[in-house]
Amino acid sequence: SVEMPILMSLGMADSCLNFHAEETDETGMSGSVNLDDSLTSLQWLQEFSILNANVNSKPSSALINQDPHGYSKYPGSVAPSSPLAADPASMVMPHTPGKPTPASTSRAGHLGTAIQAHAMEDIDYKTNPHVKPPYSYATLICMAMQASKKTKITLSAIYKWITDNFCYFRYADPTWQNSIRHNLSLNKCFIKVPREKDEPGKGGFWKIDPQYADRLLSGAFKRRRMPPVQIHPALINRIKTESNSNGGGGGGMLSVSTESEQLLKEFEEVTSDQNWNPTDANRASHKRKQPVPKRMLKVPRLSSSPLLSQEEQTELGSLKGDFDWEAIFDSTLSSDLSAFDDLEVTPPVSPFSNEVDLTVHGKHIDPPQKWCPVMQDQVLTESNESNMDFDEETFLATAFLQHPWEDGKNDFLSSTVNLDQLFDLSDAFSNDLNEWNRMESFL
DNA sequence: TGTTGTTTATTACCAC
DNA sequence: GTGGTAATAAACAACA
Repeated sequence: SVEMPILMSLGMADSCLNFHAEETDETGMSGSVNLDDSLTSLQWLQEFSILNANVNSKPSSALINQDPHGYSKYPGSVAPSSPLAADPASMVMPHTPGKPTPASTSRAGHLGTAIQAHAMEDIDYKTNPHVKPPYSYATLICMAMQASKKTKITLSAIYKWITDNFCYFRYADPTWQNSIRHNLSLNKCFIKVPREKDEPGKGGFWKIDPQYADRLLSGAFKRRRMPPVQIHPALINRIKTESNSNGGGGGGMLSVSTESEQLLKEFEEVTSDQNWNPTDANRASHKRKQPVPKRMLKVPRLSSSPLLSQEEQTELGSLKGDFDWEAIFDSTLSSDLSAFDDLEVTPPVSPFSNEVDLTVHGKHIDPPQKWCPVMQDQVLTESNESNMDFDEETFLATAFLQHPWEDGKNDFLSSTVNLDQLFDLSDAFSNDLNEWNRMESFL
C-alpha cells in the first residue's frame, strides 16, 4: 500500500518542482498564473544552489543584488524556473528544439561544466524551448497526474500539462508523444482506465497503479540520465547576446549572470583556437547520434485543443501546474490525500515525526529547541507577502537543494531532513548573515 | 483521418 | 561485459 512516506516523498518532490498553479474557474478555463507569488518562486533557490554548489562561494553578490525572488531577471516572464535546473545533473542539454535529442559531450571539460552550471542556473523550463527537461517520461507523466489532482487523467491532458509546463515539448518534434504513449503502455506503474460507455471523448484515462505507486513515486522525479553536455559556441554567443540585450534575462531564454558571462568568456578563450566540430565532440564519448531537428518552429499547441471534450477542457484547466507550495503543504501537512484517494493510502499518523534526525549534507544537526509553528500558514501560502529574510532563504536552499535529487536520495523517504526542522533552524539563523556563513561552512 | 494504444526493436547510459 | 533502465523509432490496430 501507499503510505504516507510516499506521499511525503511526492509532496516534497512537488515542492521542488515549483510549478505554479493557475486558477481554474467554473468554466474550466485557466486563469492567470500567479506571477506575484513570490513565495512559490524558487528561482532564487536554484540560483543560490548553483552559486553555492559550483562556485563554492558565499551567497554571491550577484544573487544578493538581485531580486531574491528572481523575477527581476524575467521581465514579462510568467513562469518561474524549475528548481531542478539547479541540479548539476540536470544540466543544460542545449540543442535546437526539435526532435528530442541527447547531447554530446563538451570538450571544455571542467570549465565547460562550470559554464554549463552557470548557464543553466536560470533555466526556466516553462518558457525555455531550448533545454529539454531532465525528467524521464514516466516522471513527466507522474507529474502530470499529480498535478491533475484527479485519480485519472487523459492522454491529451498529459500532453497538455507537459507542453504547458515544459516549453521544450511545445516546439519539439511530436515523437515525444509517442514516447509518452509508449511509456504509458509499457510502464506497469500506469493503469489504463477505460472510459465509461456513456462518457464522450477519445481514449481512456490513465492513473498510477497503487501497486507500483511507491516505487514510482519514490523513484519519480528522479532526473533522467543525461549525457554530458556540450554548449555550442553559437549558443554561448546567443546567450551572451541575449543577456546583454535583455539586461540579464527574460523571454524564456537562457540568461546568465555576470559571473556566468565571465566564465563563458573564459570558455571561449580556451576553445577559440579550435574549430568547433560537433562530430568530433560526438565521437569523443558519445555514441548517441545528434538527430537533426525535423521542425524548428512548430506551431505551439494551443492550450485549448479542439480535440478535447468539455470535460477534458475542464480537466486541462486544472492541470495548469499544481506544483505550488500551497498544494504541497495541503497534501503534506494537511494530509490531503485527495490526489490519491483511490490509491489505498494509509493515512499518516503524523506528517512529521517528532523524532529528530536532522541530517543535512551528511552532517547531523541537533534538533532545534522549538518548532516553527505551522509554516504552511506563515511561510508558504500564495497570499503571503514573502518577507522571508534572505538568510532564511539561503539556508533553506542549501538544506533543500544541496543534493536535491541525487540518485538514491531523491525520495525524501530516505532523507532525514525534516522541513519543520529546517524552517525552524532557518528561523534561528535569520537576520544574521554571519550565522549563514557559519552554517555554510558547517555544511 | 487523426488520435490512441500496443508491441517490437534498437541504441545508449549506468551500475555492478 | 552484463543486466537494468530509458529513449527513440516504427509498425500496426482500434476507435471516434
